[in-house]
Amino acid sequence: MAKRHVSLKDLAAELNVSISTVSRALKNHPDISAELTRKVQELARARNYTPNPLAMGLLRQETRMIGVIVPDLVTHFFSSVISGIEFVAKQNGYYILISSSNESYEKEVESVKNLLNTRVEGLIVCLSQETKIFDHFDALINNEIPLVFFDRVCRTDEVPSVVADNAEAARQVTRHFYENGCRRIAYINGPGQLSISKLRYEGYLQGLQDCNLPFDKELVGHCNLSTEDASVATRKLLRLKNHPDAIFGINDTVIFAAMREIKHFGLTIPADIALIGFTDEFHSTVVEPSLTSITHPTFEMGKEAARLFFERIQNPTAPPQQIEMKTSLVIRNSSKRNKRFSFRLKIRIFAPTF
Amino acid sequence: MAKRHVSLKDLAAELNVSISTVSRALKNHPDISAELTRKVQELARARNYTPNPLAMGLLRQETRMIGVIVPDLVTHFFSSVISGIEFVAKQNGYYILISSSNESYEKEVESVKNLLNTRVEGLIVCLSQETKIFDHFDALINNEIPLVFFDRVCRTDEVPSVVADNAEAARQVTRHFYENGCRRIAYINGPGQLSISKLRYEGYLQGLQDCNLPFDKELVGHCNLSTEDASVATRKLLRLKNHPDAIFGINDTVIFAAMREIKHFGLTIPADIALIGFTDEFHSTVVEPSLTSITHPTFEMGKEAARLFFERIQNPTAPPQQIEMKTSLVIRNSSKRNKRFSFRLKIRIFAPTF
DNA sequence: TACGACTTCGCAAAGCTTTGCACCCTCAAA
DNA sequence: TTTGAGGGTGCAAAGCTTTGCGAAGTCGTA
Repeated sequence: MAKRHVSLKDLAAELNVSISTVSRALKNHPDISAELTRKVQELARARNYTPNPLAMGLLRQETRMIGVIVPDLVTHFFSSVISGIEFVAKQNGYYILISSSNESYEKEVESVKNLLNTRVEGLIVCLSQETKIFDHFDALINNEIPLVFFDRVCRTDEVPSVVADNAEAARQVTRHFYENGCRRIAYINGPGQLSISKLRYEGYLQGLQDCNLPFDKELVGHCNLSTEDASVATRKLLRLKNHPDAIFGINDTVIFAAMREIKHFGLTIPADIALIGFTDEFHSTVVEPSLTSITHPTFEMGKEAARLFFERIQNPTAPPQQIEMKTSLVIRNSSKRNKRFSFRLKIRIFAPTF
Repeated sequence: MAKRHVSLKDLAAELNVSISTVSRALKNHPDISAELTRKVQELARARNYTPNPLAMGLLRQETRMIGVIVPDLVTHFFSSVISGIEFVAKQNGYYILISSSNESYEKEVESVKNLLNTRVEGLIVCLSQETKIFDHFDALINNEIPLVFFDRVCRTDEVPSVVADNAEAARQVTRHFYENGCRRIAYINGPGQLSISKLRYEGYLQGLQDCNLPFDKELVGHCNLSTEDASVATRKLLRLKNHPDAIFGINDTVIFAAMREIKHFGLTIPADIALIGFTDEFHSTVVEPSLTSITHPTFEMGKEAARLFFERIQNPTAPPQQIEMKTSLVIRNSSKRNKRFSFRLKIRIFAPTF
């Protein structure tokens, strides 16, 4: 805390009145004479008085702080969601305390504990990819401490949450591949316990059905969302006797890694393998070929999560809402395979020289 | 604040002893009998007691919070630095309160004010690109409230800071271009008031001198670090009767934008124009061609900034240190122009079809 | 028996704010 | 002159923790 923040006491001493009088004068309480009120407010301004939030917190039992737990800070998706949360929090005079779990279950549990000890008023959380047990949220749920999940969620019957229309989006991706002539459509999934993994996988299966394509177990890869793991999964797909002609990735990071592997393998995108990601990061447009992707309204998602949080503060026992954010497929070059097929061979020759 | 955090009072009531006794027992004060100490600690554990940080803050005049102000949260550079800050803060039992200025001077001023009102113990700041006046830091400096700048700094004779070896890096870039046959080397700079702009520009000039290349005013572009502005600056360079054969950008974002423009223009990288960025984001490797860039030790930079901060907490009046982080040039394809010149024409034909 | 010493604990203040209640003073009316 | 009203302020508690100092109780010793 800063050296010298003036307190009501200081002002009171300087004006030779009591602390309570100063307090009342500052909020224009009718009991205080107009003359004194003016003097008090003038001095407060001059001395740059601001109420001490610690004292207020103690008194009101509120800290105006939201704890936010994310798997990491550097992924564009998370930092963007956090931006959205911060935006709404600021509007409501709240601050956010950020803690990253580093995709680790233990750190997540610890973050929950620490943030609660810090007396945040509640939590907005995106689960780590390791998290399979959810007991660490029991204390919150049972004590009606506001809690909101986003993206990777659990206990949706008790906890409000905001997610993308994951299944529908994945279904749309699959169909888009089909319409562009792809018939062996692969999917690189994330950790199985994650809600997004399950839902996008489901959508992928539905999409296959829609197109009357057979399900081939070989075409489903798995990774832990790291670049390295995604590369491994991609290579496995590429080494198949009959490699896929399209790969859908659970997120852009995975697909960027896949892109690198495919080029390395000497194959061409989209001619040999079409590619679609999920989240639509800025870099989608600068990679070559530009990446078709599902746009995730990330900033909006953060805003929604914060909105749900404040609703929860208002009414902690209302039935939990689940907000599903609409995504859309932004089609770029990595999935377009129509007239351009003729370029295929020529381009392939030069690809490795880039 | 959460519904029901148990307090010393609660424990005291349950054990029929006074609050002070409980407090002492918890810290093994010799005045308290071993027997009672045991009982108190047992109950505290059972009831999950944790000291209320608000009360402690009030008492000790410290909040264990650091305010962090960054231009934005979503740029990889900033989120990565924040990660580093958070890492060290956590080690020291501190939390960080993040506020983004959105590259706006007004918001920065406001953030400083708000964070101080929240009673953070000090600030770690990266200036907004608009900031030309620094009066809003006077209160901190005069009151010995810990303050640390990183990357974009000011008042370095009063405030500790951590920066990259900007000038040296830019100089190295220029020479590297030269060694790869480039002779008309352009530089797209950021806002003039930014320390990084000045220093990298300086380095660029030194590099030109090193190589005995003439300075050409036309070859210096300016932008406000936005993608749009960078595109405009690039187009201006491309339209020159004698366009540059190399472009160095103040950061990767700028260069990614330039890359797009150059391709759009039908020119080839690096054959027609070589490209080098600054910061070395993950995406450097997935763009085509892969981007040569100065690696910024971003996470380390955050850790250093936090370290300086805690030094400042210990000793607020020590002469301010300025840490210069070593960068290095990571050479990839966007700047390599040797044997491959022969591919130039052929590749150019296909480039637009990607 | 009485007093000093030691053990074991509680009171109260400080850090800051809000607010119900009590108090004092002035002035007017009875 | 007394009483009532009403305006203008202050006291104190509550929210939670720490800690100096004082107090109570138990023994042992003179």
